[in-house]
Amino acid sequence: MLDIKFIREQAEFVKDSLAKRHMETDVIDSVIALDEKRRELILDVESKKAERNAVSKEIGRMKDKESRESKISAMRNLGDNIAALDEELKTVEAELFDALAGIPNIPDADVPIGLDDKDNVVIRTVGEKISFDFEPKAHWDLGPALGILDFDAGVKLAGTRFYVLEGAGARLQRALIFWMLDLHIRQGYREFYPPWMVREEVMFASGQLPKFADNLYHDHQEDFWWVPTAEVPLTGIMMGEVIEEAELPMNLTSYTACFRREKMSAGRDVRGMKRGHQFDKVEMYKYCKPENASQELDNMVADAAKTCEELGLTYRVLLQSTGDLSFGSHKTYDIEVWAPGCQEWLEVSSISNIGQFQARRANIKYRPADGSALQFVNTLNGSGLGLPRTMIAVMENYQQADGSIVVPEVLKPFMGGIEVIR
RNA sequence: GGAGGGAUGGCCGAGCGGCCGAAGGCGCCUGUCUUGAAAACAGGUAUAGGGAAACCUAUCGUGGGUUCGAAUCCCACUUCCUCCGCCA
Repeated sequence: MLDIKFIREQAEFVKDSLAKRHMETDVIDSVIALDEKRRELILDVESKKAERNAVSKEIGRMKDKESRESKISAMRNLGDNIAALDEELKTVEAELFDALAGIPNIPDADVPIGLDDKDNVVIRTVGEKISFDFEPKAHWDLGPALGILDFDAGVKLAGTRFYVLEGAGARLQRALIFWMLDLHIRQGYREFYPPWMVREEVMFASGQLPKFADNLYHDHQEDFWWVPTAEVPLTGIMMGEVIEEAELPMNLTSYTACFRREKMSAGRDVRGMKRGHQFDKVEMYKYCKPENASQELDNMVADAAKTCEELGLTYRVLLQSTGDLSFGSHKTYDIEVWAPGCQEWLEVSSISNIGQFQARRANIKYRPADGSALQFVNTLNGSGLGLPRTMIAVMENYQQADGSIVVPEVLKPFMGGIEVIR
Protein backbone atom coordinates (compact mmCIF):
# COMPACT_ATOMS: atom_id res chain seq x y z
CA MET A 1 0.00 0.00 0.00
CA LEU A 2 1.33 3.40 -0.97
CA ASP A 3 1.34 6.45 1.29
CA ILE A 4 -1.55 8.75 0.44
CA LYS A 5 0.63 11.76 1.26
CA PHE A 6 3.22 10.53 -1.22
CA ILE A 7 0.57 10.11 -3.91
CA ARG A 8 -0.82 13.56 -3.15
CA GLU A 9 2.59 15.18 -3.47
CA GLN A 10 4.04 13.08 -6.29
CA ALA A 11 0.96 12.32 -8.36
CA GLU A 12 2.73 12.49 -11.72
CA PHE A 13 5.55 10.26 -10.59
CA VAL A 14 3.11 7.66 -9.27
CA LYS A 15 1.17 7.77 -12.54
CA ASP A 16 4.37 7.22 -14.49
CA SER A 17 5.12 4.24 -12.29
CA LEU A 18 1.72 2.73 -12.96
CA ALA A 19 2.20 3.34 -16.66
CA LYS A 20 5.48 1.39 -16.53
CA ARG A 21 3.44 -1.54 -15.26
CA HIS A 22 0.98 -0.99 -18.11
CA MET A 23 -1.83 0.01 -15.79
CA GLU A 24 -4.49 2.68 -16.06
CA THR A 25 -3.55 5.82 -14.18
CA ASP A 26 -7.09 7.12 -13.61
CA VAL A 27 -7.12 5.51 -10.20
CA ILE A 28 -4.62 8.13 -9.00
CA ASP A 29 -7.00 10.96 -9.86
CA SER A 30 -9.87 9.30 -8.07
CA VAL A 31 -7.67 8.58 -5.06
CA ILE A 32 -6.66 12.22 -4.87
CA ALA A 33 -10.28 13.36 -5.16
CA LEU A 34 -11.30 10.96 -2.40
CA ASP A 35 -8.48 12.21 -0.23
CA GLU A 36 -9.62 15.80 -0.66
CA LYS A 37 -13.18 14.86 0.16
CA ARG A 38 -11.92 12.99 3.19
CA ARG A 39 -9.94 15.91 4.55
CA GLU A 40 -12.88 18.26 4.06
CA LEU A 41 -15.09 15.95 6.05
CA ILE A 42 -12.49 15.57 8.80
CA LEU A 43 -12.20 19.32 9.16
CA ASP A 44 -15.97 19.63 9.45
CA VAL A 45 -16.71 16.71 11.74
CA GLU A 46 -13.77 17.31 14.05
CA SER A 47 -14.66 20.92 14.69
CA LYS A 48 -18.19 19.77 15.53
CA LYS A 49 -16.80 17.16 17.87
CA ALA A 50 -14.62 19.76 19.54
CA GLU A 51 -17.73 21.85 20.13
CA ARG A 52 -19.66 18.93 21.53
CA ASN A 53 -16.82 17.99 23.84
CA ALA A 54 -16.56 21.56 25.15
CA VAL A 55 -20.30 21.96 25.68
CA SER A 56 -20.63 18.54 27.26
CA LYS A 57 -18.02 19.53 29.82
CA GLU A 58 -20.01 22.70 30.51
CA ILE A 59 -23.19 20.67 30.95
CA GLY A 60 -21.46 18.64 33.59
CA ARG A 61 -20.83 21.78 35.61
CA MET A 62 -24.17 23.54 35.03
CA LYS A 63 -26.61 24.06 37.84
CA ASP A 64 -29.44 25.92 36.12
CA LYS A 65 -31.89 23.28 34.97
CA GLU A 66 -33.46 25.16 32.08
CA SER A 67 -30.33 26.26 30.28
CA ARG A 68 -28.93 22.83 30.95
CA GLU A 69 -31.87 21.20 29.19
CA SER A 70 -31.56 23.54 26.22
CA LYS A 71 -27.85 22.75 25.86
CA ILE A 72 -28.57 19.05 26.03
CA SER A 73 -31.12 19.23 23.27
CA ALA A 74 -28.79 21.37 21.15
CA MET A 75 -26.08 18.76 21.60
CA ARG A 76 -28.53 16.01 20.74
CA ASN A 77 -29.03 17.70 17.37
CA LEU A 78 -25.32 18.26 16.92
CA GLY A 79 -24.76 14.61 17.78
CA ASP A 80 -27.11 13.50 15.00
CA ASN A 81 -25.23 15.76 12.63
CA ILE A 82 -21.91 14.30 13.72
CA ALA A 83 -23.19 10.76 13.31
CA ALA A 84 -24.24 11.51 9.75
CA LEU A 85 -20.89 13.10 8.91
CA ASP A 86 -19.04 10.22 10.56
CA GLU A 87 -20.99 7.81 8.41
CA GLU A 88 -20.09 9.74 5.29
CA LEU A 89 -16.44 9.95 6.32
CA LYS A 90 -16.37 6.23 6.96
CA THR A 91 -17.69 5.55 3.47
CA VAL A 92 -15.13 7.85 1.88
CA GLU A 93 -12.30 6.33 3.91
CA ALA A 94 -13.37 2.82 2.96
CA GLU A 95 -13.44 3.79 -0.71
CA LEU A 96 -10.04 5.42 -0.42
CA PHE A 97 -8.63 2.40 1.38
CA ASP A 98 -9.97 0.00 -1.25
CA ALA A 99 -8.56 2.13 -4.04
CA LEU A 100 -5.16 2.37 -2.34
CA ALA A 101 -5.12 -1.36 -1.63
CA GLY A 102 -5.45 -2.01 -5.35
CA ILE A 103 -2.47 0.13 -6.39
CA PRO A 104 0.75 -1.83 -6.91
CA ASN A 105 4.14 -0.84 -5.54
CA ILE A 106 6.39 1.67 -7.32
CA PRO A 107 9.12 -0.09 -9.34
CA ASP A 108 12.68 0.86 -8.44
CA ALA A 109 14.34 3.29 -10.85
CA ASP A 110 16.63 0.61 -12.30
CA VAL A 111 13.91 -1.92 -13.01
CA PRO A 112 13.89 -2.44 -16.79
CA ILE A 113 10.68 -1.51 -18.54
CA GLY A 114 9.09 -4.45 -20.26
CA LEU A 115 5.90 -6.24 -21.19
CA ASP A 116 6.40 -9.60 -19.51
CA ASP A 117 8.99 -12.12 -18.35
CA LYS A 118 10.60 -12.15 -21.80
CA ASP A 119 11.89 -8.66 -21.03
CA ASN A 120 13.63 -9.73 -17.83
CA VAL A 121 17.34 -8.98 -18.05
CA VAL A 122 19.96 -11.64 -17.44
CA ILE A 123 22.45 -10.15 -14.98
CA ARG A 124 24.86 -13.04 -14.85
CA THR A 125 25.12 -16.72 -15.62
CA VAL A 126 27.22 -18.93 -13.37
CA GLY A 127 28.50 -22.24 -14.66
CA GLU A 128 28.16 -24.01 -17.98
CA LYS A 129 25.21 -26.02 -19.17
CA ILE A 130 26.16 -29.58 -18.34
CA SER A 131 26.92 -31.89 -21.23
CA PHE A 132 26.42 -35.66 -21.27
CA ASP A 133 27.77 -38.39 -23.45
CA PHE A 134 24.26 -39.80 -23.56
CA GLU A 135 20.79 -38.37 -24.11
CA PRO A 136 19.71 -36.86 -20.75
CA LYS A 137 16.22 -37.75 -19.58
CA ALA A 138 13.59 -35.49 -18.11
CA HIS A 139 12.68 -35.96 -14.45
CA TRP A 140 9.23 -37.25 -15.39
CA ASP A 141 10.96 -40.22 -16.97
CA LEU A 142 13.84 -40.57 -14.50
CA GLY A 143 11.73 -40.41 -11.33
CA PRO A 144 9.06 -42.99 -12.11
CA ALA A 145 11.67 -45.37 -13.54
CA LEU A 146 13.56 -45.26 -10.24
CA GLY A 147 10.36 -45.66 -8.23
CA ILE A 148 10.89 -42.38 -6.37
CA LEU A 149 8.26 -40.24 -8.10
CA ASP A 150 4.67 -41.33 -8.82
CA PHE A 151 2.36 -39.07 -10.79
CA ASP A 152 -0.47 -41.62 -11.00
CA ALA A 153 -0.62 -41.89 -7.23
CA GLY A 154 -0.84 -38.13 -6.91
CA VAL A 155 -3.76 -38.01 -9.31
CA LYS A 156 -5.44 -40.87 -7.48
CA LEU A 157 -5.14 -39.04 -4.18
CA ALA A 158 -5.82 -35.45 -5.09
CA GLY A 159 -6.12 -34.98 -8.84
CA THR A 160 -4.10 -33.34 -11.53
CA ARG A 161 -0.99 -31.36 -10.53
CA PHE A 162 -0.28 -33.62 -7.56
CA TYR A 163 2.38 -36.28 -7.26
CA VAL A 164 3.84 -38.57 -4.66
CA LEU A 165 7.50 -38.80 -3.72
CA GLU A 166 8.60 -42.06 -2.21
CA GLY A 167 11.65 -43.81 -0.93
CA ALA A 168 14.89 -42.05 -1.82
CA GLY A 169 12.87 -39.36 -3.65
CA ALA A 170 11.01 -38.31 -0.51
CA ARG A 171 14.25 -38.53 1.38
CA LEU A 172 16.12 -36.42 -1.16
CA GLN A 173 13.58 -33.64 -0.80
CA ARG A 174 13.77 -33.84 2.99
CA ALA A 175 17.58 -33.72 2.74
CA LEU A 176 17.34 -30.57 0.63
CA ILE A 177 15.04 -28.94 3.18
CA PHE A 178 17.29 -29.81 6.12
CA TRP A 179 20.39 -28.72 4.28
CA MET A 180 18.91 -25.42 3.04
CA LEU A 181 17.65 -24.46 6.50
CA ASP A 182 21.04 -25.25 8.01
CA LEU A 183 22.75 -23.18 5.32
CA HIS A 184 20.50 -20.18 5.96
CA ILE A 185 21.05 -20.45 9.69
CA ARG A 186 24.79 -20.29 8.98
CA GLN A 187 24.09 -17.25 6.80
CA GLY A 188 22.56 -15.52 9.82
CA TYR A 189 18.86 -16.29 9.52
CA ARG A 190 16.68 -17.39 12.42
CA GLU A 191 14.49 -20.41 11.75
CA PHE A 192 10.74 -20.18 12.24
CA TYR A 193 8.02 -22.78 12.08
CA PRO A 194 4.77 -20.84 11.59
CA PRO A 195 1.17 -21.92 11.07
CA TRP A 196 0.46 -22.98 7.50
CA MET A 197 -2.99 -21.47 7.72
CA VAL A 198 -3.54 -17.84 8.66
CA ARG A 199 -6.30 -15.33 9.21
CA GLU A 200 -7.63 -13.10 6.49
CA GLU A 201 -5.96 -10.00 7.95
CA VAL A 202 -2.56 -11.69 7.66
CA MET A 203 -3.25 -12.43 3.99
CA PHE A 204 -4.14 -8.80 3.54
CA ALA A 205 -1.05 -7.58 5.36
CA SER A 206 1.29 -9.42 3.03
CA GLY A 207 -0.60 -8.21 -0.05
CA GLN A 208 -2.28 -11.46 -1.17
CA LEU A 209 -5.73 -10.11 -0.43
CA PRO A 210 -7.98 -8.70 -1.65
CA LYS A 211 -6.55 -8.96 -5.16
CA PHE A 212 -5.44 -12.57 -5.36
CA ALA A 213 -8.19 -14.43 -3.52
CA ASP A 214 -8.70 -16.60 -6.60
CA ASN A 215 -5.23 -18.07 -6.20
CA LEU A 216 -5.65 -19.08 -2.58
CA TYR A 217 -7.22 -22.00 -0.76
CA HIS A 218 -9.66 -20.95 1.88
CA ASP A 219 -11.75 -22.67 4.53
CA HIS A 220 -15.18 -21.09 4.28
CA GLN A 221 -16.29 -22.27 7.69
CA GLU A 222 -13.41 -20.80 9.61
CA ASP A 223 -11.25 -17.77 9.03
CA PHE A 224 -8.40 -19.89 7.67
CA TRP A 225 -6.38 -19.26 4.53
CA TRP A 226 -3.71 -21.72 3.44
CA VAL A 227 -0.39 -19.97 2.96
CA PRO A 228 0.80 -19.70 -0.65
CA THR A 229 4.30 -18.93 0.67
CA ALA A 230 6.02 -18.60 4.05
CA GLU A 231 6.35 -14.91 3.22
CA VAL A 232 2.78 -14.57 4.46
CA PRO A 233 3.26 -15.75 8.06
CA LEU A 234 6.74 -14.22 8.21
CA THR A 235 5.19 -10.84 7.43
CA GLY A 236 2.30 -11.45 9.80
CA ILE A 237 4.53 -12.42 12.67
CA MET A 238 5.55 -8.77 13.22
CA MET A 239 2.17 -7.30 12.30
CA GLY A 240 1.37 -4.26 14.44
CA GLU A 241 4.75 -4.36 16.18
CA VAL A 242 7.41 -1.74 16.77
CA ILE A 243 10.97 -3.04 16.38
CA GLU A 244 13.93 -1.38 18.08
CA GLU A 245 16.47 -0.10 15.57
CA ALA A 246 19.18 -2.22 17.16
CA GLU A 247 17.22 -5.37 16.25
CA LEU A 248 17.46 -4.59 12.52
CA PRO A 249 18.11 -6.19 10.18
CA MET A 250 16.10 -9.23 11.26
CA ASN A 251 16.73 -12.27 9.09
CA LEU A 252 14.18 -15.05 9.17
CA THR A 253 13.97 -18.40 7.43
CA SER A 254 11.20 -20.90 7.34
CA TYR A 255 10.24 -24.14 5.71
CA THR A 256 6.58 -24.53 4.80
CA ALA A 257 4.43 -26.21 2.25
CA CYS A 258 2.82 -23.71 -0.10
CA PHE A 259 -0.69 -24.01 -1.46
CA ARG A 260 -1.75 -22.34 -4.69
CA ARG A 261 -4.85 -22.76 -6.77
CA GLU A 262 -2.89 -21.77 -9.91
CA LYS A 263 -6.23 -21.08 -11.56
CA MET A 264 -4.65 -18.47 -13.80
CA SER A 265 -2.15 -20.88 -15.22
CA ALA A 266 -4.38 -23.85 -15.95
CA GLY A 267 -2.87 -25.64 -18.92
CA ARG A 268 0.65 -24.32 -18.36
CA ASP A 269 3.46 -26.52 -17.21
CA VAL A 270 1.15 -29.47 -16.79
CA ARG A 271 3.86 -32.07 -17.20
CA GLY A 272 6.14 -33.12 -14.40
CA MET A 273 6.50 -31.59 -10.96
CA LYS A 274 7.29 -28.05 -12.04
CA ARG A 275 3.97 -26.50 -11.02
CA GLY A 276 1.67 -28.07 -8.45
CA HIS A 277 -1.08 -26.98 -6.09
CA GLN A 278 1.07 -27.99 -3.17
CA PHE A 279 4.82 -27.61 -3.00
CA ASP A 280 7.51 -27.17 -0.40
CA LYS A 281 9.70 -24.15 -0.09
CA VAL A 282 12.39 -22.81 2.18
CA GLU A 283 11.95 -19.07 2.44
CA MET A 284 14.23 -16.23 3.51
CA TYR A 285 12.82 -13.01 4.89
CA LYS A 286 14.25 -9.72 6.15
CA TYR A 287 13.05 -6.72 8.08
CA CYS A 288 15.44 -3.81 7.64
CA LYS A 289 15.86 -0.05 7.59
CA PRO A 290 14.91 1.69 4.32
CA GLU A 291 18.44 2.89 3.68
CA ASN A 292 19.76 -0.67 3.83
CA ALA A 293 17.12 -2.40 1.76
CA SER A 294 19.01 -2.23 -1.50
CA GLN A 295 22.14 -3.76 0.04
CA GLU A 296 20.08 -6.40 1.84
CA LEU A 297 18.45 -7.35 -1.46
CA ASP A 298 21.90 -8.01 -2.91
CA ASN A 299 22.80 -9.99 0.21
CA MET A 300 19.72 -12.14 -0.14
CA VAL A 301 20.39 -12.80 -3.82
CA ALA A 302 23.90 -13.89 -2.83
CA ASP A 303 22.48 -16.16 -0.12
CA ALA A 304 20.10 -17.82 -2.57
CA ALA A 305 22.81 -18.10 -5.23
CA LYS A 306 25.05 -19.81 -2.69
CA THR A 307 22.41 -22.50 -2.39
CA CYS A 308 22.60 -23.20 -6.13
CA GLU A 309 26.39 -23.10 -6.09
CA GLU A 310 26.80 -25.54 -3.24
CA LEU A 311 24.42 -27.89 -4.98
CA GLY A 312 26.64 -27.65 -8.06
CA LEU A 313 23.87 -26.29 -10.29
CA THR A 314 24.32 -23.96 -13.23
CA TYR A 315 22.22 -20.90 -12.64
CA ARG A 316 21.54 -17.41 -13.87
CA VAL A 317 20.31 -14.28 -12.13
CA LEU A 318 17.70 -12.12 -13.84
CA LEU A 319 16.29 -8.74 -13.03
CA GLN A 320 12.54 -8.72 -13.52
CA SER A 321 11.08 -6.17 -15.89
CA THR A 322 8.13 -3.98 -14.96
CA GLY A 323 5.91 -6.35 -16.90
CA ASP A 324 6.78 -9.32 -14.70
CA LEU A 325 7.20 -7.51 -11.40
CA SER A 326 4.68 -8.75 -8.85
CA PHE A 327 2.03 -6.49 -7.33
CA GLY A 328 3.82 -5.64 -4.10
CA SER A 329 7.39 -5.62 -5.32
CA HIS A 330 9.75 -2.68 -5.69
CA LYS A 331 12.47 -4.72 -7.33
CA THR A 332 12.81 -8.45 -7.93
CA TYR A 333 15.59 -10.77 -9.01
CA ASP A 334 14.88 -14.29 -10.23
CA ILE A 335 17.28 -17.16 -10.00
CA GLU A 336 16.91 -19.89 -12.59
CA VAL A 337 18.73 -23.19 -12.69
CA TRP A 338 19.41 -25.20 -15.80
CA ALA A 339 17.54 -28.45 -16.18
CA PRO A 340 19.18 -30.47 -18.96
CA GLY A 341 16.43 -33.08 -19.17
CA CYS A 342 13.46 -30.85 -19.88
CA GLN A 343 15.87 -28.36 -21.51
CA GLU A 344 14.62 -25.44 -19.50
CA TRP A 345 15.77 -22.69 -17.17
CA LEU A 346 13.69 -23.25 -14.02
CA GLU A 347 12.83 -20.40 -11.70
CA VAL A 348 13.81 -21.68 -8.28
CA SER A 349 13.88 -18.37 -6.47
CA SER A 350 12.35 -14.95 -6.68
CA ILE A 351 13.94 -12.38 -4.41
CA SER A 352 12.13 -9.11 -3.81
CA ASN A 353 12.59 -5.82 -2.08
CA ILE A 354 9.07 -4.87 -1.07
CA GLY A 355 10.09 -1.50 0.39
CA GLN A 356 7.55 -0.31 2.93
CA PHE A 357 4.61 -1.58 0.88
CA GLN A 358 3.92 -4.56 3.15
CA ALA A 359 5.01 -2.81 6.32
CA ARG A 360 2.39 -0.17 5.71
CA ARG A 361 -0.34 -2.76 5.25
CA ALA A 362 0.88 -4.76 8.22
CA ASN A 363 1.74 -1.70 10.32
CA ILE A 364 5.29 -2.74 11.15
CA LYS A 365 7.57 0.05 12.31
CA TYR A 366 10.88 0.55 13.97
CA ARG A 367 11.94 2.99 16.65
CA PRO A 368 15.09 4.90 15.62
CA ALA A 369 17.79 4.79 18.28
CA ASP A 370 18.02 8.59 18.31
CA GLY A 371 14.45 8.81 19.56
CA SER A 372 13.00 10.34 16.40
CA ALA A 373 9.59 9.38 15.08
CA LEU A 374 8.65 5.77 14.29
CA GLN A 375 9.35 4.66 10.72
CA PHE A 376 7.98 1.86 8.61
CA VAL A 377 10.48 -0.94 8.14
CA ASN A 378 11.29 -2.34 4.72
CA THR A 379 10.66 -6.01 4.05
CA LEU A 380 12.37 -8.39 1.67
CA ASN A 381 11.62 -11.97 0.81
CA GLY A 382 13.16 -14.65 -1.32
CA SER A 383 12.94 -18.34 -1.88
CA GLY A 384 15.90 -20.31 -0.78
CA LEU A 385 14.83 -22.42 -2.71
CA GLY A 386 11.60 -23.82 -4.09
CA LEU A 387 11.84 -27.58 -3.64
CA PRO A 388 10.17 -29.21 -6.66
CA ARG A 389 12.21 -27.33 -9.21
CA THR A 390 15.38 -27.83 -7.21
CA MET A 391 14.51 -31.53 -7.16
CA ILE A 392 14.05 -31.46 -10.94
CA ALA A 393 17.42 -29.77 -11.39
CA VAL A 394 19.20 -32.18 -9.07
CA MET A 395 17.64 -35.23 -10.68
CA GLU A 396 18.36 -34.09 -14.22
CA ASN A 397 21.86 -32.70 -13.62
CA TYR A 398 23.05 -35.65 -11.54
CA GLN A 399 21.63 -38.38 -13.76
CA GLN A 400 23.87 -41.08 -15.19
CA ALA A 401 23.62 -43.07 -18.37
CA ASP A 402 21.91 -45.98 -16.59
CA GLY A 403 19.15 -43.71 -15.23
CA SER A 404 20.56 -43.60 -11.72
CA ILE A 405 21.03 -40.31 -9.86
CA VAL A 406 24.14 -39.35 -7.91
CA VAL A 407 23.44 -37.62 -4.59
CA PRO A 408 25.07 -34.15 -4.50
CA GLU A 409 27.98 -33.95 -2.09
CA VAL A 410 26.33 -31.52 0.34
CA LEU A 411 23.26 -33.73 0.71
CA LYS A 412 25.09 -36.95 1.51
CA PRO A 413 25.11 -36.36 5.28
CA PHE A 414 21.30 -36.33 5.16
CA MET A 415 20.82 -39.41 2.98
CA GLY A 416 21.70 -42.14 5.42
CA GLY A 417 24.57 -43.49 3.35
CA ILE A 418 22.80 -43.41 -0.01
CA GLU A 419 25.32 -42.07 -2.55
CA VAL A 420 23.52 -43.04 -5.72
CA ILE A 421 19.78 -43.45 -6.16
CA ARG A 422 19.19 -46.48 -8.34
C1' G B 1 -17.49 -28.72 23.43
C1' G B 2 -19.13 -26.84 28.76
C1' A B 3 -18.36 -23.39 33.31
C1' G B 4 -15.94 -19.24 35.38
C1' G B 5 -12.29 -15.02 35.54
C1' G B 6 -9.32 -11.38 32.91
C1' A B 7 -7.50 -7.76 28.73
C1' U B 8 -5.84 -0.11 30.81
C1' G B 9 0.66 3.59 28.26
C1' G B 10 7.63 0.49 27.20
C1' C B 11 6.44 -2.61 31.88
C1' C B 12 3.53 -3.15 36.62
C1' G B 13 -0.95 -1.25 38.28
C1' A B 14 -5.31 2.40 39.99
C1' G B 15 -9.62 4.10 37.91
C1' C B 16 -17.34 7.06 41.18
C1' G B 17 -20.93 8.21 33.56
C1' G B 18 -18.40 14.55 33.35
C1' C B 19 -12.53 17.85 36.34
C1' C B 20 -9.48 10.89 32.69
C1' G B 21 -4.99 10.47 27.41
C1' A B 22 -5.80 8.32 31.93
C1' A B 23 -3.36 8.29 39.47
C1' G B 24 0.90 5.82 41.48
C1' G B 25 5.29 2.94 40.75
C1' C B 26 9.22 0.99 37.54
C1' G B 27 12.03 1.94 33.25
C1' C B 28 13.96 5.64 29.88
C1' C B 29 15.60 10.90 28.57
C1' U B 30 17.20 15.90 30.16
C1' G B 31 18.86 19.12 34.00
C1' U B 32 20.79 20.34 39.22
C1' C B 33 24.40 18.34 42.53
C1' U B 34 29.37 15.42 41.78
C1' U B 35 36.34 15.12 39.58
C1' G B 36 33.21 11.06 37.24
C1' A B 37 29.35 7.70 38.49
C1' A B 38 25.58 6.25 41.94
C1' A B 39 22.00 8.36 45.16
C1' A B 40 18.80 12.51 45.83
C1' C B 41 15.94 16.38 43.66
C1' A B 42 13.32 18.94 39.33
C1' G B 43 11.28 18.42 34.55
C1' G B 44 10.07 15.36 30.43
C1' U B 45 8.57 10.57 28.39
C1' A B 46 2.08 6.81 23.68
C1' U B 47 0.20 6.38 18.63
C1' A B 48 -2.40 8.04 14.48
C1' G B 49 -5.16 11.72 11.70
C1' G B 50 -6.32 16.93 10.49
C1' G B 51 -4.36 21.93 10.57
C1' A B 52 0.44 27.06 8.06
C1' A B 53 0.20 27.33 13.24
C1' A B 54 -2.13 27.79 17.94
C1' C B 55 -4.31 23.64 18.53
C1' C B 56 -8.11 20.05 17.56
C1' U B 57 -9.91 14.88 16.87
C1' A B 58 -9.53 9.69 17.76
C1' U B 59 -7.57 5.53 20.49
C1' C B 60 -8.04 2.02 27.67
C1' G B 61 -8.35 -5.98 23.35
C1' U B 62 -11.84 -5.35 18.53
C1' G B 63 -16.60 -3.92 16.56
C1' G B 64 -21.49 -2.18 17.56
C1' G B 65 -25.11 0.19 21.04
C1' U B 66 -27.16 3.51 25.18
C1' U B 67 -26.04 8.84 26.55
C1' C B 68 -25.56 15.89 25.88
C1' G B 69 -21.05 13.13 27.52
C1' A B 70 -18.29 6.14 28.01
C1' A B 71 -11.88 3.29 30.17
C1' U B 72 -16.45 3.18 33.30
C1' C B 73 -23.20 0.83 31.36
C1' C B 74 -25.26 -2.94 27.42
C1' C B 75 -24.41 -6.56 23.19
C1' A B 76 -21.24 -9.39 19.95
C1' C B 77 -16.45 -11.02 18.77
C1' U B 78 -11.11 -11.93 19.58
C1' U B 79 -7.63 -13.49 22.97
C1' C B 80 -5.33 -15.14 27.69
C1' C B 81 -5.92 -17.88 32.35
C1' U B 82 -8.43 -21.74 35.63
C1' C B 83 -11.59 -26.13 35.91
C1' C B 84 -14.41 -30.23 33.31
C1' G B 85 -14.87 -33.13 28.72
C1' C B 86 -12.48 -34.81 24.17
C1' C B 87 -7.96 -35.61 21.61
C1' A B 88 -2.45 -36.71 18.01
